[in-house]
Amino acid sequence: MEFTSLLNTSLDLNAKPQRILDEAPLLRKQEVPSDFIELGRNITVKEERGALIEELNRVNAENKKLTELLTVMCENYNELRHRVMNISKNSVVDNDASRKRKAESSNNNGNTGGTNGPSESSSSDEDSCKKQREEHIKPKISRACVRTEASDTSLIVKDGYLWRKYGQKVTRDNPCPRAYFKCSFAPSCPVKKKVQRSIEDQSILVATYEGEHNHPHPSKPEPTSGSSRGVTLGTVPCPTTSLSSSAQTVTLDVTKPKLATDSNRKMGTPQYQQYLVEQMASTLTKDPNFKSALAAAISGQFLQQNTRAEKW
DNA sequence: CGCCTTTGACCGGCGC
DNA sequence: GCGCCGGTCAAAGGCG
Repeated sequence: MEFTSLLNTSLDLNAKPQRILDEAPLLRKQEVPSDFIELGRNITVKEERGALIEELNRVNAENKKLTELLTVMCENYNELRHRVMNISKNSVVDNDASRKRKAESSNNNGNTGGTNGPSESSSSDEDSCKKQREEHIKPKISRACVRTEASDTSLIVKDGYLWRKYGQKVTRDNPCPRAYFKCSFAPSCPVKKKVQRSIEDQSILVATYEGEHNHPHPSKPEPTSGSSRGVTLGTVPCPTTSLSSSAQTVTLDVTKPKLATDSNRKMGTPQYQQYLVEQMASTLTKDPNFKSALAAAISGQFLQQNTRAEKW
């Protein structure tokens, strides 16, 4: 993101009006001349005041417009982001499906050369049924992106469940190792989790969940009989990492877990909602993609305004 | 002692 | 058939 690094995208929409407001008392001091004989000067001050008020109103209107624009841009950004996610999800599903189809077609080729010649049509129907069944059986996959401290080298994603690490591997596409976890809260729970640092931003942990938990969410740390060392039990109330929808991608900032655990533990309280809003805002502002999109949109707006001004 | 992490070995799928 | 790669296993060692 060279663009964002070169461009300061931090917005200070209120800076100018605020400055004018700050200057206003000074102007008011000026507008009451100690010497009333200086009438001409008084008139010019009044004119100046009127002009400034007009300017203030204009800037306020502009500020309001920009705020609305920013809101619209944020909404558009979120919508676009959702669309991109959906597209990428679909492509992943398509790839999986094509892989399965390939594998199954090779199996079919092997089979048709063998014994089940006469029942070919029925078997293909069975295959389609099997495929449908397999699609239903196919474990739900969801993703969660968790922002951690850059210094934190552990691949632990605190999502409230109990995980046991059973492997670690360095994959080709990412120099950071990928850790494999199994849900150990319930012995029969089939859920697996892969955790790997994002190749773009290594402070972000990408957790991929496969399957669904067949036990209730351990919202509070269970008192374990043995040692609880290395247990990735989280205390962050984290509804966004639930597995209710497949291929869900969520980004959380858990660099300040203290705030989440202490003062905002009760979900649904205004404090908790406020905390969630703050989390979303901070996550959005930290997102380089959002910054670049915002910068591009704003520069586009400025260019438009400049061209309009040039026309005038 | 029990449970955990670590890590090298192993396995199966896939492409060439 | 071979090599690559992702995923899993299991032995070894650590910790409370």
